Amino acid sequence: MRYKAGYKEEKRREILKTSGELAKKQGFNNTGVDGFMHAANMTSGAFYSHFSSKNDLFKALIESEIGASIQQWEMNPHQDPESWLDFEMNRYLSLLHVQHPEKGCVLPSLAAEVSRADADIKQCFEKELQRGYKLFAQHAPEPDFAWAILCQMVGSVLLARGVQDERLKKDIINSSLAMLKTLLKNGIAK
Amino acid sequence: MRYKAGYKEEKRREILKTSGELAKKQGFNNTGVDGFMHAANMTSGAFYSHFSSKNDLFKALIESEIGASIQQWEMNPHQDPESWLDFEMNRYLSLLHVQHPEKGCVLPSLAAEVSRADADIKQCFEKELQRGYKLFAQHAPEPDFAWAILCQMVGSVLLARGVQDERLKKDIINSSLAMLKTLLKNGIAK
DNA sequence: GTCTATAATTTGATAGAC
DNA sequence: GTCTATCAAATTATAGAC
Repeated sequence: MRYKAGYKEEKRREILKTSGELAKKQGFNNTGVDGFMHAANMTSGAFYSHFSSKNDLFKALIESEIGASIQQWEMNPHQDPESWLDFEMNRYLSLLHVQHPEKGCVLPSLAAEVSRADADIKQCFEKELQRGYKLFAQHAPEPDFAWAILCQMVGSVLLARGVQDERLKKDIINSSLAMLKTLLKNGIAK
Repeated sequence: MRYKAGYKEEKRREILKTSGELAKKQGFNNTGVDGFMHAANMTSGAFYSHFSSKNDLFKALIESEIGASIQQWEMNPHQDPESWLDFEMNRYLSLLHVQHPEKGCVLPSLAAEVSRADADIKQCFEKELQRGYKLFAQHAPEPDFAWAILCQMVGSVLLARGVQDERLKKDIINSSLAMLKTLLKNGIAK
């Protein structure tokens, strides 16, 4: 055997990482197998020894990318729910996140493509998204609004990325930040 | 002249309408010129007598689609801000909207593709989006949160479309509806 | 104004050498 | 496991007939 054990797994993770960045930046469907492999310093022929099809890569990408977001959320240093959420909101609703899709959350970038993908991929997306939701429901001060808060963050980054003016990008994310903070400060008296 | 005056403009609007539905349903980049023209009962050769390029169609599509959403918002029958917003939230955050992207708002469907498009298209998107924002800022009870409310609605439909389970789709949009209504009921005491 | 035909690329995927 | 070479299909766009 000319390659070490574990080499293939390592290479696969490498492809997933560079492909994830590329897909978030320029879209999954807009990027060819050639493009993904080029980003991993390989040629397209080698692709199919790691994935059975381009669709297979998409599924693996959704899984690993949402997994990466969840890992970040799990490393949130704060204990009390208020501070925990405040930390995540500020990280997510930032100009840095808006301007660097390749390093950010997969949801604003690829959720629309997931909604058009086959049942297998949507299933995978749903499973991983539920994991993320549970983390928010456990740590956020108001579990009933965990989905709403996630939606708010995702939608804000999505729209802010679509506009050109930097001032407007800031206005959009700051409006969302202000609304979420107002909601939480008021104690969410239903 | 074998064709009536105004025939071309009419045909162009027809192409925009069917192309808009198709693009919202299956993505703009995923659809070929052939596909768009087939939906309008024409062949791809005729496309270029209406648009200079596929990119030109995208720009026209963004303009007409956001314009169509704004028209809907302008036809909201309610006068007082509270009822006006309540009406729009219920329309937007509905299972019907989640399940029929081809008939719905363009933002959850195509905003990610806009964020990857050229400056010309983003400019057009920004201009139209600002018009929509102003309508919300004028009619919604809290202008400072107009962007936040738009982001909330867009993000909710986006994520709800990505998951498979209908119960979960409902949970997502209902969480957002509940959060927005709580916020407004509490008088938005900042 | 729309058609058919076609040019030039790009795409997802396979085969075989090393 | 990765490479080069290659294929069949699909893509954007143009040309010329009606």
